[in-house]
Amino acid sequence: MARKAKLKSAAGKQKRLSPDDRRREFVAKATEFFAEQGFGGGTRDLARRLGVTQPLLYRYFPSKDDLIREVYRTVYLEPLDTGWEKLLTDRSRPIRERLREFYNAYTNVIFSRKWLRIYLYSGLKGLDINRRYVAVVQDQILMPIIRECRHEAGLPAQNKPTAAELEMAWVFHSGIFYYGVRKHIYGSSVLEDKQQMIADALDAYLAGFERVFGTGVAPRRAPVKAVG
Amino acid sequence: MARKAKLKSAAGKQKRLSPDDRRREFVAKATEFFAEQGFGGGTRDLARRLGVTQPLLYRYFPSKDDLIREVYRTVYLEPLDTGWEKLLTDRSRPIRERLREFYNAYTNVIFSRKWLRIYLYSGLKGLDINRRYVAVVQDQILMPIIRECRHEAGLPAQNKPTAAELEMAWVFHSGIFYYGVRKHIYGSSVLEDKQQMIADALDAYLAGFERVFGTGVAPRRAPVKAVG
DNA sequence: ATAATTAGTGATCAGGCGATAAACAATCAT
DNA sequence: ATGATTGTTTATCGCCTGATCACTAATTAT
Repeated sequence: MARKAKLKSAAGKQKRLSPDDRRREFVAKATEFFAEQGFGGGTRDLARRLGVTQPLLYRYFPSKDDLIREVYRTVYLEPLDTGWEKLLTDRSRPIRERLREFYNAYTNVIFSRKWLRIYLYSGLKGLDINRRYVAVVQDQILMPIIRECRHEAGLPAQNKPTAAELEMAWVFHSGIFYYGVRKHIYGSSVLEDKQQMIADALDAYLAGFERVFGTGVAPRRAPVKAVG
Repeated sequence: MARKAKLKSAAGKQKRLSPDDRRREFVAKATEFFAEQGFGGGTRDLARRLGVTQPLLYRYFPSKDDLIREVYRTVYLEPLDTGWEKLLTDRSRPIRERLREFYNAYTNVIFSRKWLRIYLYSGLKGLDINRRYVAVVQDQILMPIIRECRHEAGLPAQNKPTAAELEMAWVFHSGIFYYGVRKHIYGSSVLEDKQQMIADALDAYLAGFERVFGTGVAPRRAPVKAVG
């Protein structure tokens, strides 16, 4: 219903937005609201923030849960289809440069109080959408990275990375991710220069990959003695 | 009031626990409850879980908030006074071994669904206790680690690590931390062998520290070009 | 045994919650 | 201009929440 965008009163002072735009506006502000308050935040407070009365929300969304679902949808899907895999696998450029550029771009998208809080809340709820996002990160980011690292290290190409390779990529990725959490959620004072943080973390990861999985004669994987 | 432990009916079937023990039992079960439900969980549900009626909670705790505070207190303080700093700075043992042992012990404490969820919830609330915990991690764990790494790399000892050193330690630490989050909260399938994950992450960190901050003639800190 | 004290319960209150229905206001089609 | 349609508000419902009070049951002290 009401699908076509009505170009009415394009120049006049618009008191009313088009229904779709209004809806989008509600979702956007609801996202900010729930990011701060958590999804336990009340519909009355949300409506006050929107400058409308509470029952109006129920003309645009059948229930609070539906509104919340829409918030998830937009927050999660917005930043996802950006063709990052291509950037990562462009072997005409050095791997360090590709990875730096990727993580700078990626963190530009997810390092916001809003995004990170919604993400953490949904994770604590155990939502499917969160699991799916984690799977996307693993398949479209970490696995390509590992493939490139194997290539770089002169290791034979394999479709499936080993569990240990995957884990090390996760630790690296999570370390960068948590920089955002510390900055935007905990309010910690972090290294101001995000690019340097990424570059250093990357150097450690690449050095670690080489040392742990690489072909060099130098100390490969050190034996893991049971300690403690 | 009622401070002295009453050794009554030591052998008999005890229907009632001592007040202090009962209180502790309440806090313990409330911790599990809030860890799952979040702190929005209702006092009635909690009471049902405890096998008592809801008003009884208010005999032991003035308000729900007080109970929650006590939950935080026990969860945060329990694992903290374990003299980890000494373990980290014992230079009679190789640094790899010390760090492995430390992180195995540390993760044994914090890698539980209960602890991690309470931690994340309190972080989202922006609670002071969370900030204090972060400060403790930085002062009593990361800074000693950096000091040891500087020593190991033959760098001059400094009281204060640089911001970049600190950041790299945080990224490494957070990466390990997030292994627990992925396993116990997201329910992801992680590398089963926690010790190997720690050992590999450690190798990467140590290699990265050497490469980025070390004294070697080999490529030190690569220049960070602005990308993207 | 009896009185005093403590532990626990049932009933209930005021307030906030999500959601609904009916009335009013603004816009659109004709 | 008029009627239909859509957007918004006022008033309200039933339910659940944290918290309180008066009361009963169990324990302790004398």
